[in-house]
Amino acid sequence: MLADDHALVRDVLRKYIEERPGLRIVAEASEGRELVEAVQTHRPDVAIVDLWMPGLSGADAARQITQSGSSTRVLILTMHEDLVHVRDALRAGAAGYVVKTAPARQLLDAIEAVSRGNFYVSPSVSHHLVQSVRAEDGAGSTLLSVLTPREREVMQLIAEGLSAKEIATKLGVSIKTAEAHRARLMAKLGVRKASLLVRIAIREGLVES
Amino acid sequence: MLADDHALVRDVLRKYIEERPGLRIVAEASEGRELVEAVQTHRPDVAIVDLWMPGLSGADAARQITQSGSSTRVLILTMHEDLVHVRDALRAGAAGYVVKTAPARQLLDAIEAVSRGNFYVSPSVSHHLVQSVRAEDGAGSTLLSVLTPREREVMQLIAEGLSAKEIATKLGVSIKTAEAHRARLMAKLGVRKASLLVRIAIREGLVES
DNA sequence: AAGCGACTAGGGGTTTCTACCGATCCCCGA
DNA sequence: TCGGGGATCGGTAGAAACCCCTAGTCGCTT
Repeated sequence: MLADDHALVRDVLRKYIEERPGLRIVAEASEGRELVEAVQTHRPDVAIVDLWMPGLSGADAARQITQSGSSTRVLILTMHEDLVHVRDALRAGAAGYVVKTAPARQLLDAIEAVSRGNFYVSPSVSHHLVQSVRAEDGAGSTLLSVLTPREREVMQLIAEGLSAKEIATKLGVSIKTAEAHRARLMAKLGVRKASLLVRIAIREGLVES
Repeated sequence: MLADDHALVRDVLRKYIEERPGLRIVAEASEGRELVEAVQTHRPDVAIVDLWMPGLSGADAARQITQSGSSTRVLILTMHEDLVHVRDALRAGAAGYVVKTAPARQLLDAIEAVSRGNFYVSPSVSHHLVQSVRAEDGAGSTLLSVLTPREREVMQLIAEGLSAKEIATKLGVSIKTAEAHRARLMAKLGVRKASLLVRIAIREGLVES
């Protein structure tokens, strides 16, 4: 299945993928939560997921999918080449990571690889990945790592300009819960205004500027 | 011809477009200057250009192409739905503007339109365009120019996380005045939440992320 | 002189945010 | 088994944001 908030991209990707014998798109999603639901109902072999999606980031979506015990393999397709995103995605359980600067052929290779149970990372980023693993000694964590997945989710929605009520509706919880998440994550980040969260979210790559 | 820094996107777009009889991709570019050169050597009817390109932005490239007297029509294809980018692109001489959230079919419509000498803008953004023209007074270039100096000042302070009261104190005016400025600039920008102002301010370079 | 736009200021209203307090449920690790 | 933390809700209440209105002064243009 395909998950990307850009319908146009989904359309052309679907055409491209379905040209291949043996590959078929069984579902699409334009948004994180939609993706998680679709995975449960359609049970695709592979989910091609854009890292940047409104509401729920691709990495958090990947986390939910893999932790739900689903057999669906998550293949991240994104424009972000920096290893922060790569590491987040892989740590969240993604089986593949393909950057959009790569030739399209690579996407097919990646689909092939992850559907067989292997892992695939675009050569251009795997190079950085090796260096980062080598340079690391355990400490490596972003500011956002102190947040729970749910809090990151809420933070992303706040940064997108949604109110507590809108977040509650989107997540299917009560307003008080959304407010509780917001209050906790703001306390953790030492911030007293939602508008400052936006800047942090942009700086951390949680949303686009 | 196609210009996008993501090879994968170019690949699938080319496949999609070349499926149509009568459409053929004669050249590709992954970067702004490459695009400008390729237009001069290949003289395509239409250049599909991503707004986001290293080196030379799509809008600047469009400006160079149209001002060089070339007959090539520039069709912007981008993820940016905000009118800032739309206005920049159109002012730079682009004949079309299609957002990636639109269905792929729309790209073909746009190619058809601009190759006939017409203009095409995705319905979802043309809506904003009308509002902006209404709020505008003619001279304006960037988004910030529709704002008065005082409004820009207030906007910057909002983006830095100050409340209306703090802004009032800093500027030496009453809270009501600060609120009035804020309300007017938000109306001009078509924004209903201060948190969204932060993103615009960062994007426009008014504050740092 | 008249009109317009920017800047200033205020009244009065609803909604949302922010910060407290409390609670239950469930999962996971010690 | 017992704790702890995460997620879920509820109440209260002040602060701030947001909305709609009027209105004065100033400077510039028509």
